[in-house]
Amino acid sequence: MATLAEIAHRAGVSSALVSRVINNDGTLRVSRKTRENILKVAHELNYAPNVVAKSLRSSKSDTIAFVVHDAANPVYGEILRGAQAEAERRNKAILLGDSAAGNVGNSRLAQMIGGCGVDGLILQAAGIQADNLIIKAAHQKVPVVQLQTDIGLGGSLIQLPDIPAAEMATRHLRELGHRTIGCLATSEGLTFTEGRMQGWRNEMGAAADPSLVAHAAPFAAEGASVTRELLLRRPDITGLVCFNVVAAIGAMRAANALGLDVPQDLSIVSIHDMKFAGDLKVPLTVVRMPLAEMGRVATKTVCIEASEIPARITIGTAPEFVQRQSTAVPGRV
Amino acid sequence: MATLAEIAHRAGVSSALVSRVINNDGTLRVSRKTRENILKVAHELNYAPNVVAKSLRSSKSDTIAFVVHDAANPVYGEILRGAQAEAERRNKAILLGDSAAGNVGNSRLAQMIGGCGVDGLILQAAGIQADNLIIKAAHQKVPVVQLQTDIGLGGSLIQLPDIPAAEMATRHLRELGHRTIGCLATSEGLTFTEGRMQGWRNEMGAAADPSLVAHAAPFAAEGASVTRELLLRRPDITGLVCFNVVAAIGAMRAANALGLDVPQDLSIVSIHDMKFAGDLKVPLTVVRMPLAEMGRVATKTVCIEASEIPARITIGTAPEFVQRQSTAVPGRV
DNA sequence: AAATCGTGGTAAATCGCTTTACCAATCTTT
DNA sequence: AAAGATTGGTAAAGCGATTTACCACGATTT
Repeated sequence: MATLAEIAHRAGVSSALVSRVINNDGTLRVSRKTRENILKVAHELNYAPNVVAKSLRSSKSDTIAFVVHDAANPVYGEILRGAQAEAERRNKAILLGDSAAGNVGNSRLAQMIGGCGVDGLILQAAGIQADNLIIKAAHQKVPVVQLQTDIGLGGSLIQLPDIPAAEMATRHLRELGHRTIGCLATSEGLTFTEGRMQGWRNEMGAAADPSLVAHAAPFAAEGASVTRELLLRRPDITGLVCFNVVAAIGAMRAANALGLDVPQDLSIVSIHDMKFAGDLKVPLTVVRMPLAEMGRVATKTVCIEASEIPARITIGTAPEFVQRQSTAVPGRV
Repeated sequence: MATLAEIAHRAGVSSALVSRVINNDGTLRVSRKTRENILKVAHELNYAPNVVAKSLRSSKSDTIAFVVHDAANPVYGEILRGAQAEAERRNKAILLGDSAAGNVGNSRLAQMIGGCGVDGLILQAAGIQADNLIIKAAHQKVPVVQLQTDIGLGGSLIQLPDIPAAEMATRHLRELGHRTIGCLATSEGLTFTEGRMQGWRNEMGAAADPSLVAHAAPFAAEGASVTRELLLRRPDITGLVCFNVVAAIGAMRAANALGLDVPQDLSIVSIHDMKFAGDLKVPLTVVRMPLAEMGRVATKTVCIEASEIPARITIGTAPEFVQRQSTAVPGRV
């Protein structure tokens, strides 16, 4: 591969000059002839600058790491799309990590995070162990943006409008006439779980009985088993608010397995929309969150000066209610 | 951040020695005391090697680029998972690119591909223009593995068992008694499209009428509109083989919109399984392809010596038939 | 006593690019 | 004609890690 030095040699000038011409150094005075010759030789040699050398020199890699704990979850996919789009705009590359896919801590990605290979880290951490090596690697070495939940890494925390979204979902069921409304929450202790539970409680008021709440990680199988237990424990539940759309699909499976019709016997509303949510057996009523925007904001935030990163950002865009067919007036009373 | 030189200084030795100790240079003779002291200082300073400097020196980045043309398609997600897992095993990082998300060619990713920033490129190219800059960037600069379709980049081409899969899907419908079987293919000219069409033809024999074939890019909306036209043109079709599961969902929408019941009036079988395919309005019968394995093989291939990359690999694992409820004996004749 | 050997290291070049400081000509000004 | 300004460049020092070649010194051998 062609290098600056090689171009310099062929053009009969110094490599410093080549560099300054190619990078359009404004302070440089150079004759038209020399400049054009340099550019011609560079073109002939099909020159492309060595990004590694540039990075070493400039101490920045124009790369940011995006780590999620389950890349297969469509919710994270949507966030990633937003992050990707913004990265494109800012001319950054995205290094992808899946913390569920094994020991991220020992991986090449961790080496890069700890070793000046990335300029920032966006972390969707639900499920990541706090003692994970990647976290140590990141600790104070690189600007960090945490999505949705704070695991104490410092850096910024970006949140969705969790409380309004859960309120919106719950209110919808109440307006339909439901009174005993279950809450299929995400894992306990996560920042967004707490926010959404707050929203559910806000709407439920005195009816917010803790026995109506169950926690499930965002997998269909777990959503199903947890919902099953919840419905067996509280057979009086007629409506269910799910904090994750994948878990909601599990909830539908569980309801069906128990012989319940959705929405006749059980209304289900979920937070987060998903592609094909409208093609499901029972098209799912959801509260859509501004996921792509969250991704965009995450990239934007991690790219600004580390010293100026705000401690906490809540995405301003309001959640959007999408009525489909998994909710209806309660059929059994 | 700590550097070798800093450790060397504090330990009172040369940085060469520090490097050799830390990297366990076998040819090095060093006293126990010195070695232990160096390691102690390195640990105290929380040393992590600068990956950029290492890359510059060694001319390898331990990073591979994975470019798909629509990261939102679950099919590609599955391939990515496999690629990711294998990358993890080999201690490589994955740089993600979405060629549909804009002009990849001008992006940072392209700079990295063209400028020694990645050790290899895995390209899922359906839809990428051949004149895209990323392709120029990659041209002869980096080992390339093309997935599923050959766009003439050189390098290796990895294929799925396309012919058997399409045969399997078509045969299933024929065994149910269908005779007029449509073919909702993917875009014309792509290597895997040709393979699957071959499979369909093999099973259809003399009944393989070209007017039974329609082409759609792998998006639900396009699958729907193309299917609509196909069904209007050939209302005698009772079974449909789809080459992509996302297009198949579109096909179901189109059938419903035309007042057709699936599978009563139209049986649909698709190539590629998908999460939640069983939760759809009509659970989709599919032929599952070894997608994750393809991803793994792609990573493996791109990591071996460029000179040894085989021109063509077909994944050996047989496709797997998954019976669900979108296919049945023909109801109308 | 001279030659040899093993021990425990070090100096310096290199990867490719950027950037600061500096400089030799040539041209203008007074 | 001497001083100053402008034009058109260059030399060299890094960025941080690796690696080859080499070396000083004490111990052993001849």
